[in-house]
Amino acid sequence: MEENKNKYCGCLYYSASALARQITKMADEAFSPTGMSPSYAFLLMIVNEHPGIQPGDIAIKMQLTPSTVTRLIDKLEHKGFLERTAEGRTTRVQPTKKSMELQDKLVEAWQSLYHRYVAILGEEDSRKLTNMCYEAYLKLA
Amino acid sequence: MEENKNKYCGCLYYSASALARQITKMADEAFSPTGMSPSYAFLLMIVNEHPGIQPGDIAIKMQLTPSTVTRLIDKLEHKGFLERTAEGRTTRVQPTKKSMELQDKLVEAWQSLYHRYVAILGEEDSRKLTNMCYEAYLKLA
DNA sequence: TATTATTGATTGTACATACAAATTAAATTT
DNA sequence: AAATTTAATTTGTATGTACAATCAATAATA
Repeated sequence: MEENKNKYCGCLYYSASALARQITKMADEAFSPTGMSPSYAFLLMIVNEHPGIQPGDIAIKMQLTPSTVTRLIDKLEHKGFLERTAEGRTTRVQPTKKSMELQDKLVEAWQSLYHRYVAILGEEDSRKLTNMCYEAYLKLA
Repeated sequence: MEENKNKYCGCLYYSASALARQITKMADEAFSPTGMSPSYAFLLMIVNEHPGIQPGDIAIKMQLTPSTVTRLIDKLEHKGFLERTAEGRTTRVQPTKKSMELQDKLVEAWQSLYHRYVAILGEEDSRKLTNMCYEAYLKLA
């Protein structure tokens, strides 16, 4: 084993990616009691709160590509959490009973994720970091 | 189209992932003149600078899983940029001439990535954000 | 009204990444 | 020295994400 210091951590691509992988892992764990991985959980929460929302709007809310959202909806529909109804060229996505019954658990898991990282990073630093990431994202997008 | 404000941007998982996807896209563009995507480029730079380095140490430097590093090396070896030599239970990774000839271009692309995001975020903010991401990563890991 | 352009959504395909299991080799213990 | 444990790496498999191309429906224009 050699020294593990490296000169790459001064690169935003490098640091931001590492952080994202780490927090994703944490989110996976936090959401695992719901049987959902984080992206699916977020999508479900959004649809539960906005029944009839269109895929394109979900994509905007989630900051994901429409094609990605299609894939997520595909799987959730197949598992019986969502239903699509075609309306001209647009699509409306509706939650099923199964999905709405899961809502509380989803929100709970989301909160548990929050508590986990706040316990490690501190409330103030978490808030600051989250904001900076989001602001930077907006500027770069 | 509905309002695109959302309540999720206060979540670190959400913001950090969004940022990572964005900066990754930027990195893809910056490295594209080298014919490499960023991960491969970083790996190559590391091997060029540390000929004979072991996969496990690359994983540490890159903050990636050993299995991921194996996959990256596989492809780079197949394309003739690297060579593996088995040494007991360890493996040594050597750059080929082809890889070393690419080094300048890789470094150049890396710098161009830096300039790109600094142009948008500013030097000071970039530095701060990068540090905060890295610090948070270390704490969460 | 017929043609063209735009928009929303989906599909084919590809990539980066990881986990868990398997393999191999070295180190430790008995 | 044989048996067991540990360590380094690789494989099988799965996931999340995106790009480019396509399809379908509406809007704009000639």
